[in-house]
Amino acid sequence: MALNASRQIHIEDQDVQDQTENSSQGSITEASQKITGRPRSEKSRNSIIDATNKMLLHMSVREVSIEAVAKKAGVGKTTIYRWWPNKVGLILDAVSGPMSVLPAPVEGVDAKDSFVKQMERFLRMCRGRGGKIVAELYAEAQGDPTLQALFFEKFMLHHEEILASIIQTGKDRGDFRKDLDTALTVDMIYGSIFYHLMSSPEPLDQNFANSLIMESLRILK
Amino acid sequence: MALNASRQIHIEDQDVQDQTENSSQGSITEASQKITGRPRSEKSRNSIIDATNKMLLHMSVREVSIEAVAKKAGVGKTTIYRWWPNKVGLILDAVSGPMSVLPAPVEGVDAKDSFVKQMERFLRMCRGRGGKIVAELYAEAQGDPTLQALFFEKFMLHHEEILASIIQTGKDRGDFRKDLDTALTVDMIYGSIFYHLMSSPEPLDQNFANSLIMESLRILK
Amino acid sequence: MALNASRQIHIEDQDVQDQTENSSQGSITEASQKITGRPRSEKSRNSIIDATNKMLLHMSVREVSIEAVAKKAGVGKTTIYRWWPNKVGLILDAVSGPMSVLPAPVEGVDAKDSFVKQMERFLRMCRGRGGKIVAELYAEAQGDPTLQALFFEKFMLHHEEILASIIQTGKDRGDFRKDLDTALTVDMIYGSIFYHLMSSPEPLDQNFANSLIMESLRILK
Amino acid sequence: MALNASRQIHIEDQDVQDQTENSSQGSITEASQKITGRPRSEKSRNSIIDATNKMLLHMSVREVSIEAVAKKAGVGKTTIYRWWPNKVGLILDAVSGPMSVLPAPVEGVDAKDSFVKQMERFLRMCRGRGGKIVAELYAEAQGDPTLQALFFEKFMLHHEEILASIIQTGKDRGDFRKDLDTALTVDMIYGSIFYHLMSSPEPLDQNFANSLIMESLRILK
DNA sequence: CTTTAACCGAGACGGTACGTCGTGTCTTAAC
DNA sequence: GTTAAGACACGACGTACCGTCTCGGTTAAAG
Repeated sequence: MALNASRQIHIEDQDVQDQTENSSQGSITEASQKITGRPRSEKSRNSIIDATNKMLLHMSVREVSIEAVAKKAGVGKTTIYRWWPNKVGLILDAVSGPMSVLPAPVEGVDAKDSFVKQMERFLRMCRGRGGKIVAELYAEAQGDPTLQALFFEKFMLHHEEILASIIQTGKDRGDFRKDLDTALTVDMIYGSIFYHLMSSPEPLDQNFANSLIMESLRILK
Repeated sequence: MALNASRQIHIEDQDVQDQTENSSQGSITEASQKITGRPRSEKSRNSIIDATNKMLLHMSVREVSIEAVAKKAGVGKTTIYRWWPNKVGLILDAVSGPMSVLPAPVEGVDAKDSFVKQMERFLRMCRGRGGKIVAELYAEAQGDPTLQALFFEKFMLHHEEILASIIQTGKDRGDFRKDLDTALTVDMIYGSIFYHLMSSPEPLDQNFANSLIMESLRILK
Repeated sequence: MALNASRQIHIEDQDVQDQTENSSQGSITEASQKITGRPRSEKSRNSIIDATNKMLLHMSVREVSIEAVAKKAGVGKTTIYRWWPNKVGLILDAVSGPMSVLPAPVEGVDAKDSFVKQMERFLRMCRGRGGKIVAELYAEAQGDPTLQALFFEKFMLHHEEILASIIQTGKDRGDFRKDLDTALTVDMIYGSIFYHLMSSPEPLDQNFANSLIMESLRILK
Repeated sequence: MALNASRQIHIEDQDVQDQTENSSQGSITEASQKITGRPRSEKSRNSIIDATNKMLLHMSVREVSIEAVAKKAGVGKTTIYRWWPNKVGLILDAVSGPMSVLPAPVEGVDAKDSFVKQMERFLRMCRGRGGKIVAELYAEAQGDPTLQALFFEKFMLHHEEILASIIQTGKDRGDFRKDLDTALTVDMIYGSIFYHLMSSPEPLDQNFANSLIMESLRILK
């Protein structure tokens, strides 16, 4: 599992507000946060997010520009920069809605079943345009450690945790091999998906998805 | 193995001359190519490559610019664009020298030994600044299929082939599991390395390298 | 004298409250104006004016911004815009206090004496930072006829009237030349002062002031 | 005359090339100036100057923006910033062509005649849109000493010199008063013109021009 | 020894996007 | 109804690189 100390640096230091529950305004992190001034316009936020998502449908992350988003959303550039640190930060937010990225843990009859369910959920998310966007986003986040961390936090952390927990449970129950390195196995599974996504201009095919699940099960047992 | 048809598109379509043998002049693509005019300046080529490598030591791939390389190398921008298609193409060339990227197949006493040797060689290459640069390059190549293919061709193809061949041999000889999906296993191994490199600002640690080799062997068996 | 019809357009059309008596509250334009709601905060007004004047001490009119004034004064931008039309309007008000711009006519033993007294008063005002500010304000008011008129009204009108009246009296009494074009003479005198102020980054020097008075007297004779 | 030491700071330090002879490329200030690289595009320069002048016909100096000029001229913003330090520098160049600002000294039968001819020439230049532009430019140059100096250098210096020389000659020959302060007289004349231009939204009228010449002659005699 | 043709350095060109600043307007809750 | 706070749409700023182009000037093989 790629999660390590260096990546857990304080994401909240960003001036991206806490949006863990996918709510637009974020939790009342500090209850005593005296609010003054004109409140943030929910309309603006929505049109920005919408414009971003619409643009991502027919152009790459690289090609999307803050300027174009602002224009399309009928919004001042300043308004975008007020709430997001940069393009990647914005797209991260924009796509985390439609891709419902922080799901509840899956429920399966046994570890093996849970594992397959979780894999299928993640792979479904990565099919088609969605997978390409995530991969491009991942790539775009390189070079800025803060964005790297933000991407991981928003897109991978929860998935990794769920998968790790499933594998651990399987090991405990005797469904999976006891000598398995849980963290590394998680890395190998998600790693192979991104490696595939990033190595080809084609979207993820069903074929790969099936092979991956089957091979993984063989490895785990 | 992420190699698939769509990625094998004609790399030579690029106006990058053939440099597969790592020679600077390569060419002679067409033996009957009447050559006249001033020959390419070896001095310029070297200073460009040197400048690029020096810049990569203390800045990210993203931060390097053709303009800065030209200035530092004391060379016209035109000269760079004449020989390389763009920044990624240039850096690809620049780092493939120091990283001796197209090695001969490893020789081991048995499949297991060969596998470990090959893994160690690749992981050594990915240690320190080198690994980060490769990962950044990989990321930077996203969005342009041609560059994606070029990166794969230059950096991964041969490594994948070697590893695949080792695994196949191991399967044939009975050293490794017969039901192993060779291509997928290769993907999982290299995928986990890139996933690790790209998920953390830290360079690859020895710890991860050791774990990966050990876990891989367990999987292969 | 530059005063002409086009410049006398209704200054009161501005939503700057009447401040001709230099009182801060002025108003009571209509005695029977039923006043309700929170009264204007004198404290705010003062801190705005103070902040403006303090900023003008170490930066040019151009560099002062409403935003910065609001921040420095601890006041909402709205409050400034409610009472002044824009930056020039504000600074006009701010500096007309310290520069006591609407003085009583001077009293001299004869026309010549009055003239010298009036000139000295005006030139003293233009010495040092003050003169530069007035010139910058004058410059800043260009392009917006309303501001041009406002500047003239606040800064020049009364001075022009006084000087014109002195010259006229001198002509009537035979102290000055009868064929003098009063208006033009006033223009030439004030014009030369502004020309000087605007042509050099240096403040007005005593030397120029003395020469101007002497030369003017020679012309009037 | 407002010319003083502080204003003579090295205008050539600007990266505005020498254009004293109104030629586009400037004199070969340093004959040994090794020229390399692509030469400046005369076509671009012309379209920039043209676009600027066209825009000034129907909008104020304040309203003209580098961005709009670039667009209208079909030119990159960079190209403008490469050759002119800012908007005022550009407009200064643009209007100094059409206004033929650095004329040969006038030739008159006597000092008085020369004086009238020179005044008429300057006043003709200031009539209509031209005068307003010069005044706005003068105003816009306030706040940046370098621009102040540049404006003076480009627009006033030569005119001041010519007028001063005429007056001096007149004094020498006994046509004008011997006790006249030449520099101050020049200031008063040009000052009154700018004062007039800047105090009213109207262009300079013939009436004022006539009065000024007549009154000036009275003063000089 | 000249021609020819591709090379080279320098750097200007048209563009695109950046991230920042200031404008004048607006929308809250608090007073 | 005013106030402080501050979000908003807008427009311009000046900068950084992109990849292309156009110069004058090499450099060597071919004629």
